[in-house]
Amino acid sequence: MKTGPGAIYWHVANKSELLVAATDAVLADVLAADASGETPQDAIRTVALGVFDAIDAHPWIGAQLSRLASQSATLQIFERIGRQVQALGVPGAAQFDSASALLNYILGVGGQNAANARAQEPGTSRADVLGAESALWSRLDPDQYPFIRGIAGQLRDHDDRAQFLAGIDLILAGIAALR
Amino acid sequence: MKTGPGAIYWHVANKSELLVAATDAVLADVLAADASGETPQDAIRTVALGVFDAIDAHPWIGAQLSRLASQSATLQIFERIGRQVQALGVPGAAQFDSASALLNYILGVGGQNAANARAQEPGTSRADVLGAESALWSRLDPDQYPFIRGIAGQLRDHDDRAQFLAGIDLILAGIAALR
DNA sequence: ACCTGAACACCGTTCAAGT
DNA sequence: ACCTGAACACCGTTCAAGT
Repeated sequence: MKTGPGAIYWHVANKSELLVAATDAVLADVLAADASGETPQDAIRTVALGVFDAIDAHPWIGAQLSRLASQSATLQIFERIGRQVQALGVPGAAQFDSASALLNYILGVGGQNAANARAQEPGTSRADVLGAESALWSRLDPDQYPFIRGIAGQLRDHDDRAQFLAGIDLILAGIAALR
Repeated sequence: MKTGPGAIYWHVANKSELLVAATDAVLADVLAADASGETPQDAIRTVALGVFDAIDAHPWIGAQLSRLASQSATLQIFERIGRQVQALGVPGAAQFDSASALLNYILGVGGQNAANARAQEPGTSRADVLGAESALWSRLDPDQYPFIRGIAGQLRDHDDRAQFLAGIDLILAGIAALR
């Protein structure tokens, strides 16, 4: 298949519209899974990891998801999270804040992963990046950066996905605690 | 003052390096405030809001902060949060996850605010955007989007900064609960 | 109705020439 | 040592002409 660069402009108004459509298509799978058998917490973890994995596979999605307004995928994710927050018994006034915190965290991590993927030159693996960063951290001034130096070792075999989930669990624990 | 476009390239290697330097300069103020009189929770809230406000004033910072590796401002923010997490008595293994969750949330919201600011055409106020979004939300299909329709009204006089802080408080509550 | 491909605008970057 | 400004590369978009 081969066309001129102008051909797509018959079908979409601009690149952004194209990305919105492509993002919705990719996330349709994630959103297709039904949550009926799960606890609210597990349902939230499932959507969160689904979005995380989708961005991992297609980093350009990460940059795209921030536009709540135009992006129907984001609306659907927010709706799903919101319902689970309701199911957790969070009182009315706090539901919006709780669902937003979860959505912001999910999209925020996604956006950063996307930025990292963009910044990474081709041929570098995640392990390379972590190794380099870990080396950098352990060379920091111990007086200025005691905390970061202390965790530099943990960075080398670090699991991004597990840490993402740990953050979700912290927010869920916070929701449970404040209820 | 007037120069040719090539003049800056004597001083910096590329645009990214320029943005890193500018970001560090802007955040120097935020990081200058000392946290000695505050509780760990308040110290975390102070840094978080400082970063939030800095991005609000200079949206381009938001897009910049994701690069943990090269950005010394991000390292300093992470260090400061990490120390407060230690001060909260979080056990060693969980310190990295807790500090990361806070940092990811702060940078994530910042990045999204930056994207929103970029997407917004000049002359539109935040109130305009919220009004439009609120109108859109209240026109959604009640069967598909019951949760979002339910909160559409709350969106019109919505305080981004307060909601950001509510998210920080949820994570702090989660940290306290899991300890 | 849909595609082609030359052309334009915009922006980050280079570089030979200037002071 | 530092600035100038023409020129290049890259990429999103337009549009008159084709089928």
